Amino acid sequence: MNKRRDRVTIVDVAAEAGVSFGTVSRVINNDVHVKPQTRERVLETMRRLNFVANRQARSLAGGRTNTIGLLVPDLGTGYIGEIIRGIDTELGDAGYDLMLYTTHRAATKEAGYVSNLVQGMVDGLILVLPRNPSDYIGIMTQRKFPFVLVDHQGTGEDCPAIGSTNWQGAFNATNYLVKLGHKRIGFITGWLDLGAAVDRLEGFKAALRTNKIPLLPDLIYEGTFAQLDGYTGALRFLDMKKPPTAIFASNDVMAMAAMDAVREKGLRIPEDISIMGFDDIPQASLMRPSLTTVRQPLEQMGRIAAQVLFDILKNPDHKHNRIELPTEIILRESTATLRKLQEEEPDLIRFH
Amino acid sequence: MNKRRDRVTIVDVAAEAGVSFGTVSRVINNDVHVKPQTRERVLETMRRLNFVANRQARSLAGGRTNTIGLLVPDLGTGYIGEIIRGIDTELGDAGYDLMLYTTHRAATKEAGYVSNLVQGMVDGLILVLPRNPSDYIGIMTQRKFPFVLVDHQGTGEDCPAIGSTNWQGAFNATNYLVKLGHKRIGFITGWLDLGAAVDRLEGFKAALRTNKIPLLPDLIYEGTFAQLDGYTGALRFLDMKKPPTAIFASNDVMAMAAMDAVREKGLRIPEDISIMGFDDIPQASLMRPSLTTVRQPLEQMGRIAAQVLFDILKNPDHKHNRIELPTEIILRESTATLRKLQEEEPDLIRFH
DNA sequence: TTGAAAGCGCTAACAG
DNA sequence: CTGTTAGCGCTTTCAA
Repeated sequence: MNKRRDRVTIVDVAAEAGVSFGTVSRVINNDVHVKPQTRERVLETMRRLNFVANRQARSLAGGRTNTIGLLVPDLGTGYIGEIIRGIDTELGDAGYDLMLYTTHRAATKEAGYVSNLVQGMVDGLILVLPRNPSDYIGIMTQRKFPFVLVDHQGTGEDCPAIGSTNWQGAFNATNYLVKLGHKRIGFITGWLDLGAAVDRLEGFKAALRTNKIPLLPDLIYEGTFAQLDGYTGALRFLDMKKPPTAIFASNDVMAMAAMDAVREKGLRIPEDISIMGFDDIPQASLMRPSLTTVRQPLEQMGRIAAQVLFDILKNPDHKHNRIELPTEIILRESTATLRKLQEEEPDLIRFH
Repeated sequence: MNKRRDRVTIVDVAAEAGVSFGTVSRVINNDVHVKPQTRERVLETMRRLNFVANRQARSLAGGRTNTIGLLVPDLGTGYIGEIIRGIDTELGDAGYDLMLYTTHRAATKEAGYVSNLVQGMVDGLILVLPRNPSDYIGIMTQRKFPFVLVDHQGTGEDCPAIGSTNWQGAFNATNYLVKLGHKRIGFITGWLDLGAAVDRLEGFKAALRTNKIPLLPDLIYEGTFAQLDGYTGALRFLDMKKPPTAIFASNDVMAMAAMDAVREKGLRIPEDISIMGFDDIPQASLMRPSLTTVRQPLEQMGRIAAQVLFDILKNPDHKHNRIELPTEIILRESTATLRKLQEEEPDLIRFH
């Protein structure tokens, strides 16, 4: 590797600036114990020599890496992309670099992955939608390693996390559907291992209760947030003798798939059946009819996650709990007032 | 740092296995000079002790960082996400880490950014859709720094790059529209500073020529790949006395926006007007009507970019040129055969 | 086939 | 305020 040849190290800088390399190290780390004049001279030399501190060496020696790790399940839906955008913005402003890891990539040794990172590769970790966070959380809390969870509903542990008001969002959305006149609402759940999915389901149920609408088990389809579930779930509903007049999916991806199913059955949205999503991913506004949905402030969640991490970095002993950002219903074209006919003669509509 | 306490190192493994730590290192690196029996014993010990090699130490000692940098303009459209997915897969398999940089983040000092990375932060760089690559390419080629461009049509320089057959894709797509009977086709270009955009335009023109269809300047709208351009461009076309019967947008995002414009005018897709996109981003198949488009193998482009980078890393002197992956037309619902009526009485259709 | 020794570039005490 | 001295955990010669 001839790289070694032309790489400038703190030793080079020290020699050039006429100081010991220890002093150079201090300058790099913004140590106060450096005469301003000396510091300036060193900085100037670094600039002139085009010096860049070696990451691995720094972390090996036990210092800061100025890098934070981001663990995401994948980059598929744009959902994650929004969150990353927020994180990225904050990190950039703060002068941190971003190391991206998709857990998909190391599915088997996920935990080992984390423990590796925890060993100094990065200064902190942001875990987006962690699948089985209890594995990590143990290690990290124990080692007092800075981390923040994004969009994960605590499994009981009490740790820094950013989420949104899933329960309230689902509650409000359901209420809205009821106000439109819908009484038979089919609900497609997310992956119930995730707290967020459970909360959405509970919000839905609570709203029915509040409105004194009976909860029919047949009108709840258990999905996993995956596209196919939206499709299958919707078909299940539509094949009932008395199908629902509205379908509320636990995320936009499933809602979109549900729309497909509805259309295949020859029904119109929203005239014959209303569709409600959750998340407000970028596509939601682009499709036709555009999707009425519960908006999670994804980008903002990312930003705040980063901010919280910075705060932990600064005050390790400060207590950080879960932060919930408000969700918001975004009215679009996929929902509409229930029509009388629709209520009474579902079959007529079915084959209009 | 009490981390030190419970960390397992090669020294620990060596002690446990009764060998020198040099031997353990050899095992880690799959060095042939280890007696199978010894290797097995060491491996067993590593497993038992839950040993994980320290990345930073390895790279510090080896002069490599085992990290590659990825520079992307943003994470907005899912377009980039697909490419990253491909890159990420390969990197993971090869044991590399991914450092993600969005140029948006440091718009002003883009070039400085790169030169920073080039100095040892990463072993190589993948630049996706670089905006003004000539700035970097100079530095990098000069320093013989490993890099690969993705989806950038050379600005004359001869360097490792992955792209797709933009010209051919546009040519074929146009031909297809012509075969459907369309003779008046509106074309919305991409940002013509990008070679890919130019190639698509040229492919379109060539197809018209081949089919002896006159090229009307009014039927070419100069866009920038941004959503709004699709909308504006389509409106421009639709307001003509004799509007086109098909619109071919240089990317899917613009095509989707064009669909909106078309619908706002009260026209149906594809009955009244056909829409063709380019890229095949994930959304293309999700919208209704689903979008007929020219597929770029984005994920594969990412994979190959990584592979090429690895090859450069291994054989720095090997010559690497641009690789073009084939595009492919994906037939969906947004295009259809031209109807006689549509051809002759555009106004009638306009207000059906 | 294995062991020993010399760093990789930097941080973090510890002296002065 | 600054220099010196140990390592951090591993790869790589160089001997044996």
